Amino acid sequence: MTVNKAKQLKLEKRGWKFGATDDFLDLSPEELAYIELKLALSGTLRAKRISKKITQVQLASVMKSSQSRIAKMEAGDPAVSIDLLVKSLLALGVSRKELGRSFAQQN
Amino acid sequence: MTVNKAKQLKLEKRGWKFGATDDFLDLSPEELAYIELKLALSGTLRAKRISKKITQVQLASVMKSSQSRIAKMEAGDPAVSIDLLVKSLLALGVSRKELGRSFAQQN
DNA sequence: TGAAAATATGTCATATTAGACATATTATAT
DNA sequence: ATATAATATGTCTAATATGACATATTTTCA
Repeated sequence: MTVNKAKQLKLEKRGWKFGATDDFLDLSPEELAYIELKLALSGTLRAKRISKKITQVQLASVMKSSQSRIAKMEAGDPAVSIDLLVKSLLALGVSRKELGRSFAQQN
Repeated sequence: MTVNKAKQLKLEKRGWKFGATDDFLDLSPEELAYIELKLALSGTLRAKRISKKITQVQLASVMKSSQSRIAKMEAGDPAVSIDLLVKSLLALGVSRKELGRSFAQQN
């Protein structure tokens, strides 16, 4: 099994859907970058929330969202928009600069 | 007229809606950061597209979107998601690193 | 251990964003 | 000036993301 196949399986576990072919052959570099971007943001979100010692319920409350949405974001659920991830990070007090770093960050 | 009021009027012209109060008093710093972020991305999008000498129709075609969507993105229309802006930039070949810079960029 | 808190997962109706299309407006080139 | 290409604006229906809720699972800690 290739590295890419392993990565694909990990994403599929999170709910991402791909074609039947191996190695992301059906996934363009842009599509892959987009997915990785979301995962980077979701990782940053969890890290930031934990570091602030805030529960998902508390974060949901300040954002006027719901605990389940926060959980889905942090789980890297494909049905969560970058918009909501960004709003969450801003709600946690992340600066534009930090946000930019999170965007650029590779995984 | 304050600087902020001027900024508000500019945003309202683009279709953003605010309350009746002056000076973004009804706009939290996070909300403002979110809007500015989108505008930064929309500016980067137009700049990148122009620099690539591609028309909106051409970009729409490679992205399987529509010319009107591209126009709205570049106009900073509030009814356009960050997701679509990001997808557009990636379609133009912008790297994660560049994307991060665009995110961090102040205006 | 086991109760309580936190997080994860699934589903639903409502809201928001999507591409498509028509058409208006503006820029470009001859 | 005017034809033509490019961009802007408005509005539809379909697709997707949303918060809310119920409930399952996992983590924490006495």
